[in-house]
Amino acid sequence: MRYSSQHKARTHARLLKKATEECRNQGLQGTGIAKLMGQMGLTHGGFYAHFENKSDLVAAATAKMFDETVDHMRLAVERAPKGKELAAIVSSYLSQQHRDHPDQGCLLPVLASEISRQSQSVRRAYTQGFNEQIKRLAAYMPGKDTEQKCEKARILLSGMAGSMMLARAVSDRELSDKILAQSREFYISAFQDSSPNSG
Amino acid sequence: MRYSSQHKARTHARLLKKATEECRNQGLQGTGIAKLMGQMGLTHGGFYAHFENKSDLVAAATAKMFDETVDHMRLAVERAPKGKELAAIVSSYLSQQHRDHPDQGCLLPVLASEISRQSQSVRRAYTQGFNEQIKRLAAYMPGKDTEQKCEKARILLSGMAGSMMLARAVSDRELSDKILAQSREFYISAFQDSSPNSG
DNA sequence: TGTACATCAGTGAACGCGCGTTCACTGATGTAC
DNA sequence: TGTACATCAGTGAACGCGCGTTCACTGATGTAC
Repeated sequence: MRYSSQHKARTHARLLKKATEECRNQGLQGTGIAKLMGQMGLTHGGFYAHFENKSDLVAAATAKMFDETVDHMRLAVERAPKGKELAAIVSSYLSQQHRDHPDQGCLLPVLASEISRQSQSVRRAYTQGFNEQIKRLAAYMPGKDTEQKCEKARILLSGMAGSMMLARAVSDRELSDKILAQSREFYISAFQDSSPNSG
Repeated sequence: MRYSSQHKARTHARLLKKATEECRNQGLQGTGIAKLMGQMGLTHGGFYAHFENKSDLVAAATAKMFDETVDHMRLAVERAPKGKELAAIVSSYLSQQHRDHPDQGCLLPVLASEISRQSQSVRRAYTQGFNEQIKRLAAYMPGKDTEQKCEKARILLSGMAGSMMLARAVSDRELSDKILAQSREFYISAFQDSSPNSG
């Protein structure tokens, strides 16, 4: 049948959104096209009206997931009192909310070695998204120039990703909570702005 | 045919060893029984003389991988000058050698969300191995009691795992080297023993 | 306004493929006599 | 020492299943006249 002019764009957007959730819940390999379409009330064949193939979808989903993480970071910053932006980012990243909802969270603690087995286009989207996230995070890091801020941003982000990964992996809820709380405290105090040019 | 009395045990050990390498290279889902057996010059059917099923193999491989990491840690400590044990552990973990040989390295930067989709027995092996690794690492951490040392060990290990994950993920070799070097420096100085009871 | 036709998102059967698992079988060698 | 039999690690065809992908088809609606 023929649908309204915006119909395809809407379905495309819904599909991409579902894919980002599914990728973060099940991994890239664990995300299946038939299941994805089924969850939308469609059949698998229709998928190829929206994406060239699975890799095309995964690349688009990867880019979107990084965008969402950057948005979350921006939101945390906007809600934070002046001078507490970095602490707000760390607290929001290492929150129970983030741990319990990987489908809406950062991509980094979800993929590990899986990314190295993906197509060039997916890896490109990953690298670009990661660099973008670092650039945004760097704005709130101490340091005397952009490069130094970026270095620290990379250490912080990779550290938080590792902590989140573990907080999600351990089955003991209490231990998981402790990992989050102690990491929060550690990273906030480790990256507090103690440089002379901070006002 | 009938083999010598040690034959089965040797094959079992070879299979387990190959499995640990394959799991770290390809992930748990990406490790296939037929491929594994093929690499040993055997056919897939024979697998079930050695393990009940794939999950049984993965659980055994998980335990072994953690053991190996603990061994690596011990080796790094033995080679280190007195008082430099922690620095040696960090340097060895965040080395190019470790980055370039995931098949012989720590399990943590390899699995991420994948572990949560595994069977109870695999998750149990994972949790146990992780706790063991933390306990060993804690011996070299500053802190006034075991619990405090363990807390710091968890933060350090998860941070290093995150850094390694990223160093492996980025395609730019120079950036990867920088991530390793800067993380090394950061974690060594962050966890240097500055407590009064350090002698 | 009414009719004929074009469009194209979505359908669902079919494809080849690799997966984990099962099972009847093999055959060199250990063991019993 | 020689013979008959038991053992059991490994073989390979077969199983059901889910995967990504293809493709002839559908049919409500937009468009042309």
